[in-house]
Amino acid sequence: MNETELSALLDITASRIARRTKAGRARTELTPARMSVLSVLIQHGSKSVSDLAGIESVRIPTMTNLINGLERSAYIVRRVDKVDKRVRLIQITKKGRTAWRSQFHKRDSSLAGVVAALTKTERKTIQRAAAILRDKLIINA
Amino acid sequence: MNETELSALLDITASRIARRTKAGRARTELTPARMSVLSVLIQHGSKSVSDLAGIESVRIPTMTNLINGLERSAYIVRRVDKVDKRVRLIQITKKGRTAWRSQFHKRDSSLAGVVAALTKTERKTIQRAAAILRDKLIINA
DNA sequence: TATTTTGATTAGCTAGGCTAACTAACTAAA
DNA sequence: TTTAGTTAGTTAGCCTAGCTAATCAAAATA
Repeated sequence: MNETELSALLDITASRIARRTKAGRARTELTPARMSVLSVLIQHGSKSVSDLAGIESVRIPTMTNLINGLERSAYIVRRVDKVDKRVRLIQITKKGRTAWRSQFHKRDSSLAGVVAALTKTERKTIQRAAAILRDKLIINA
Repeated sequence: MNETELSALLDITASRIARRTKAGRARTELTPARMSVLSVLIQHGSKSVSDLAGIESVRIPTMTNLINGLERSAYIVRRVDKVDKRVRLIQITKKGRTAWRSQFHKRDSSLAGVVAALTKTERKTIQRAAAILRDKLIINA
């Protein structure tokens, strides 16, 4: 299997996973896009909108949109940067941390069934693969 | 890392991949959802709309929608089942096969860059993981 | 000071999910 | 054989989450 075929396989597999988890998710829960933003804020602290957009590989208006959603739920706050008043520093709230943790530990993902059915070896392989990709995808952002 | 944490990691990683490939995709190309449907048709032959929805883990109206798009491009045809006239059998066309193959081998995925930068070992891990997941995700549909 | 550049937002597009409500076709029972 | 209920698929309308283009406000620069 060459590089492009692997890319295509990854792409298809990834979108199947995304579809699966979307199907099993209740209406009010944190979506993966929003979870991902909160992860970054937890890991790196306050960030500007454009920094977040860069890290998450989306355009700035898309990030504004995600931020709006998170703000509506009071999971983040916008603060105007003291030095450069154009910049909005996005900060996660207590409520945001709690929501993130709770979602992270939710048992009801429809993936959980698939994961549970894996052998130890399979699980290890997948965990390694996911870790590698997560890092590469962020670093190359 | 327990099962739920692995599920969450997988979910986040998958949606990052999906985001990446969406960003890099030209407007006219086959989208991942449509690619995935064509894959199933190539692998399993004609299928009803509800079978496809089951395999792809989406609701029936969603599949109707995807099928409509593929039909507009003449990548599939709908045939009425001889035995049960409620059933539409979805069949891939020559044009559909060609389009799928061409898309599958396209070089311009923004994932290709990430994949190219992987070591041999990393690539092997990821390939194995993707293959495992692709199978489990289809079988458990 | 006037102009350009930059960070963020707003408006409006698309894809691809969903539910609710419907039609058409089949099945079973009165 | 008609009637009631079920099943396959479609349509309509909503939502999230991407995108680009246009705008606004602040900062940097000529």
